[in-house]
Amino acid sequence: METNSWANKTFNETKASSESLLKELRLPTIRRFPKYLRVLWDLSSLGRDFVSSDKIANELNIDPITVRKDLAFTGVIGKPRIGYSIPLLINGIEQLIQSNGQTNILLIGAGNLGRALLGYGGLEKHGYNIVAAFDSDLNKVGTTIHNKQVYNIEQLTEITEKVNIEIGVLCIPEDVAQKTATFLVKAGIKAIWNFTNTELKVPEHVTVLSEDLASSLAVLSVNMKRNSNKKAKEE
Amino acid sequence: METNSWANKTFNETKASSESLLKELRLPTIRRFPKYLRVLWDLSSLGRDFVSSDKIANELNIDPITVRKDLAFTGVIGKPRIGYSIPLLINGIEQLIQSNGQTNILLIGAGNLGRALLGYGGLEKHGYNIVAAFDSDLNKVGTTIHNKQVYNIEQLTEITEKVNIEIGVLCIPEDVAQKTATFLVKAGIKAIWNFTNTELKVPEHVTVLSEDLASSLAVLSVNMKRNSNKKAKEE
DNA sequence: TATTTATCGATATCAAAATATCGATAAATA
DNA sequence: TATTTATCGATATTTTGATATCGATAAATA
Ligand SMILES: NC(=O)c1ccc[n+]([C@@H]2O[C@H](COP(=O)([O-])OP(=O)(O)OC[C@H]3O[C@@H](n4cnc5c(N)ncnc54)[C@H](O)[C@@H]3O)[C@@H](O)[C@H]2O)c1
Ligand SMILES: NC(=O)c1ccc[n+]([C@@H]2O[C@H](COP(=O)([O-])OP(=O)(O)OC[C@H]3O[C@@H](n4cnc5c(N)ncnc54)[C@H](O)[C@@H]3O)[C@@H](O)[C@H]2O)c1
Repeated sequence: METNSWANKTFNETKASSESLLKELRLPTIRRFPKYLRVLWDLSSLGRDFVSSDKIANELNIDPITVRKDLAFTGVIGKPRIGYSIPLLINGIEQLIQSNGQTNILLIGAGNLGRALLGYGGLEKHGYNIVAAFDSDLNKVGTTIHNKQVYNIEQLTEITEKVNIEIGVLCIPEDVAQKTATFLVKAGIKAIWNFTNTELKVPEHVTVLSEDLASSLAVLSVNMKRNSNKKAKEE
Repeated sequence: METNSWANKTFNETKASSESLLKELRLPTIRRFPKYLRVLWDLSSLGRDFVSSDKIANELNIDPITVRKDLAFTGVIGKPRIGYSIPLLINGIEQLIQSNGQTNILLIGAGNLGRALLGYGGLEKHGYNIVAAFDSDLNKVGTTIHNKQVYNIEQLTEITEKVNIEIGVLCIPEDVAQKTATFLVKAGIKAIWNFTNTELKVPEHVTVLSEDLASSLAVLSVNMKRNSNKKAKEE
């Protein structure tokens, strides 16, 4: 066995196995990666070069063991008493969770929610770029919202033919959700970020992720009840 | 042992133990409850009285065993070959996840996201009522957005003194998030629904739930990558 | 230079969640 | 009325995720 077990993996080895690492990644880990990134960005902008798992864990209120296990997927080797190289971690995480550099998005439905997302800077920071918006309402077509052009939904394929689009965001009424999803699939979109409360039926090669604010509120409600029960018992 | 093991629990027994049931509820189960509700509401509006776990599972693309286990928490007893009573299930789930009938919410920050939430009907359906909005921008104060009045943040306690408010929604810039959260806690709010990417520090008796769109996008990205890897291998 | 200590990472344990198995049952059907 | 069958719910198994333990190590300190 190797005597120096600490740094016996080369950078190339870890890169080579990136596909299998991707397979091993678990959902909770993936969810935490953007949180790590935000902490790392902050520290980096403060001029720091290294960070310990304890520091990250404290910032995010999670267990340092969890942090170390998650970070292991990046292939970055931490140093005792020093921690991890911040730039390497940032790079490693971005490699794992980003499709490739910048991801192009089309937004369908420039209504209440759509407008909010068009104005949300948080997506760009993480490498997502909303290329354009689409709406069926002719009053909206031709206008600009937060510097993004609103097109007629019929013009969508014109754009997907020119620009490589990966994700379509559905911010439209429920009753047209399935129809529109099918249309997006035909236009060659690879993934759908679904804000409607419809269970979409799409071919296997298309990835769907649905948001559900009601689920969040349910969790909040139950936690709140538990908290007040606890409080009541203490008194 | 009882011979008729099928319906040997009375309604009152299940009600009496509701507090301990609450304790046993797991997060994934809570998350699924609103989804069950939507399916049940739909079926109910179609005039149906009973539904099987298989039917619900199919609608939501989950396992029927999971559905049965989740529904067991409501105390509703299903009948072989018939399924569960839809009205009883609706009632049972609502009992478990709602604080008490209607939950009052205050929204802080009537910007892009705040406006969208003010116009979102989905919350009311699930028993949540946004009572009013608050903003520091005097141009917004005094206006009405989606029939909700926008107040100056300083007027917040006036309202919390009159109406029982349980939840505050934070849709404000990050740099004022902690300050505002602390203010909400002082005003007696029990829970914070946090849309900023700040880890809030609040007293133990206050419940926080944070949304993170970047986490969702990370999951979407990774799933998309996996899907295309899979596709590539098949070819 | 020797010792101390913060930190990592491997391995082990514990807890939670998903999935499988199967007998019980009551409605439907023969 | 007897048989078949859809469905439930209890229990068991497997998988996943969180947490604990601890030796290895290299920087800091004595
Ligand atoms: N508003 C929120 O905060 C919020 C939050 C979570 C989820 N949602 C969900 O997002 C969806 C949109 O909500 P909203 O509040 O923005 O509604 P909205 O009515 O304000 O916006 C819907 C937009 O979609 C457009 N549209 C309708 N049919 C279309 C079609 N076939 N093709 C393209 N565009 C079309 C409309 O013209 C409109 O501009 C809904 O399904 C809602 O449940 C909204
Ligand atoms: N826009 C989105 O789709 C979106 C999505 C997810 C999360 N978020 C987060 O939600 C928050 C708000 O985003 P936004 O896009 O709506 O920003 P925004 O700038 O459009 O809105 C912020 C609003 O908060 C008000 N405000 C500022 N300081 C305040 C204070 N001290 N008290 C009360 N009100 C105050 C501002 O006047 C403004 O109206 C941000 O933290 C953002 O990261 C936004």
